Amino acid sequence: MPDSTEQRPYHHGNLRTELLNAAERSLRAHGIDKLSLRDLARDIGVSHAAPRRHFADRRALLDALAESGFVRLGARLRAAVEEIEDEEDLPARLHAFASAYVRFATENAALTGLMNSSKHRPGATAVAEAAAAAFGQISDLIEEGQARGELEGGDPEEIGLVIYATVLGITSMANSGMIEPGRLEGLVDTAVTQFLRGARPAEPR
Amino acid sequence: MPDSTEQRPYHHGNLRTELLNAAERSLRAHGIDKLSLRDLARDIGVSHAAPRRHFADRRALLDALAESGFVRLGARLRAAVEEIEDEEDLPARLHAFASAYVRFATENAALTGLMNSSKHRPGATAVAEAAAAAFGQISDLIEEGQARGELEGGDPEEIGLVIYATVLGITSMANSGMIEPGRLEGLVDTAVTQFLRGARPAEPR
DNA sequence: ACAACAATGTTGACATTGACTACTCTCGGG
DNA sequence: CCCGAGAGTAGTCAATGTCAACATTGTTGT
Repeated sequence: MPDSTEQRPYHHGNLRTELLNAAERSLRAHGIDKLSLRDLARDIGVSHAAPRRHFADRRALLDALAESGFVRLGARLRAAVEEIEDEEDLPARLHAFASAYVRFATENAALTGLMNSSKHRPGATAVAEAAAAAFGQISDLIEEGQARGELEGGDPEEIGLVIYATVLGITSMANSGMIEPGRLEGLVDTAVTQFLRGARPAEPR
Repeated sequence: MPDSTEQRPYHHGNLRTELLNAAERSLRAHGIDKLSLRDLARDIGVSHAAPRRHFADRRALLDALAESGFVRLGARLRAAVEEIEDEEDLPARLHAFASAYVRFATENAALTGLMNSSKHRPGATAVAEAAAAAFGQISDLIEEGQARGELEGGDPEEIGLVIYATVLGITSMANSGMIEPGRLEGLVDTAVTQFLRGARPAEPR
């Protein structure tokens, strides 16, 4: 409750961070088109032009938001995979990866939409890099599986891409309302199972 | 080149259709955030408030655009599948389906983005229905395959959903610049092949 | 034929927004 | 100590979506 006598210091201190926080709240609450720079400034209690010192552009703010999203997503994915104790249990790890992605994407629907829709424009390499780092993990999983002979050969990145795309598509459909949230778990299960069946070496003997 | 003396009739005649056309051109040329109702009105040569008679809302215009997109996509998919003469050649038909989707989605990147991002809000069932009709075709394919014993059992809709999601994800990644267009074909191939391998009956003998 | 009436366009207005410029304030290093 | 750069402020502008009041046209019942 900001008292009228309370005088806030002229310099906010860490406006940039707080802008990002407020932006994410607004994103979650009202969706992306209602996210307004002036609104954020009002929420925080600074002048309407203050954000400009930290983000040249509305787009720049959104890009930063997307980048931070990818970083956090990457961390969540990594954590989920490593939570499976048995390093050799590829199915479990794959499943954990996919589940973690779906959870993140549904819990942060609007943010995920932003992340996937922000093309990396010339110069905005940061977003692309963060994205690559997040999904690159799955290539490693594939590679390990191939090394142990559990998976058929083939370009690990290509196969990883396909898996990633599947999970991406599932959440995209869920977030756009084409499928009900209740079906998500089953769908992920089907997708992972299906993939593993298709990727197993030809003649198990 | 509208002559100043040329008097256009007070009533445009089919403004709604022309608005949709202009909107799609603008979408393709400048992306979705730069699509402005006033701009469209200017392009067509009508007053800035005229569009309101046909679309209550900017969002309504976009929804109509998305719906029309789904209808056309559905037609393209159907045509692509039926172009494969042999009705029993499931792999070919699946591949045709996926390829057609990818082509449409890359040729109409912005429109596809719009189509996938527009949640069906309460009352806007038209978009959802058009979408369902478009992707529903794949369930039929699966069902036929299962009936002929070429595919393992399982809920056809669920499996169709997974395939659709994969293709959706691939194009989404392509359109957001995460993967280069040149890799698209290979990726689709990998995805379809992988799926078919995973879906084949357990013991081929 | 013609008078209502609905549909479609037009004009003018308003609040909101992103962006720009010119200005102040504050703090830390020479 | 001072002074310059970083950070915030106030004011302005053009553009936009939305709305209301009005004008014009097409249609329909009698």
